Amino acid sequence: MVADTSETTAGGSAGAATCTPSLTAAPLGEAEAVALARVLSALADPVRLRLVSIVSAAGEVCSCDLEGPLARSQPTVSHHTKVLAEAGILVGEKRGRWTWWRLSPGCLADLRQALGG
Amino acid sequence: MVADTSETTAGGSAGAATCTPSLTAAPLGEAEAVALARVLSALADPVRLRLVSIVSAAGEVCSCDLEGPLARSQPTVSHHTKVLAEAGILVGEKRGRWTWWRLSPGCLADLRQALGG
DNA sequence: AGTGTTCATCGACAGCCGTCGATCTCATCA
DNA sequence: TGATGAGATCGACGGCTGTCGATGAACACT
Repeated sequence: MVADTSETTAGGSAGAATCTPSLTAAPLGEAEAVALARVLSALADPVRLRLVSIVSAAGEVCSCDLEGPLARSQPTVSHHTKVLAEAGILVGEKRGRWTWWRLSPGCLADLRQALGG
Repeated sequence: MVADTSETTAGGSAGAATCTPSLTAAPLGEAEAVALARVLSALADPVRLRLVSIVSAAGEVCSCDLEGPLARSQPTVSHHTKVLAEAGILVGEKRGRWTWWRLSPGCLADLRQALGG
């Protein structure tokens, strides 16, 4: 139901989550904390961390090339890519029959900054 | 059952978790992913994020001064500080009747580096 | 000793999350 | 048009997690 031409990014509200709140500066408002927690939750899973590292190392990865290295079923891999995309960490692009995933540019940098960079 | 003189840090195995694995470099081994996920899970909660930001801003905070700002019961606050301490993010020191919490030095920096810094 | 305070632990409950098999959608190719 | 194949969705199950009230342990002060 995401219904777009080809870009499968953030569902619509989590993309700008990592923009500017700093953990170590001010006491951090409740809304900012919820937004930051959403992104961190997406990364707080061993399978998704390895997924992100694989995508990061390869630059671009097809979904079908993730099941093997992650040792997870196709529905599970699809679930994890969806979670990461909704958190604004991954960007998916459908090319023909395959979906290619790459890192959302600047997202990890924003996250590092939010963590007190 | 932590049973030590006064330092309530990592339970014993999570402290060195954030040391050197880089998300964006190599494909990230399974053990490293589990260790990183453990730290991220500790931070992936709005209440704990606000807790950390409060401690960070104040430098040092007593447990009893957290219930109010966090709007959580005393057992819940105690639970969260324990989770953060076991993840190596907070360090607790008992002084008299109070427990004072401060950030584990270098922990957030290590985390930022693990995230591709 | 007795009392009050600070914090940790326990037990319970509701809700969320990772996982997979089965199924559905849709693009490609014969 | 029909067959094939990639990937998204559904439904279910077990396990983990945030929360709180009640209780317990340790300390300070009288």
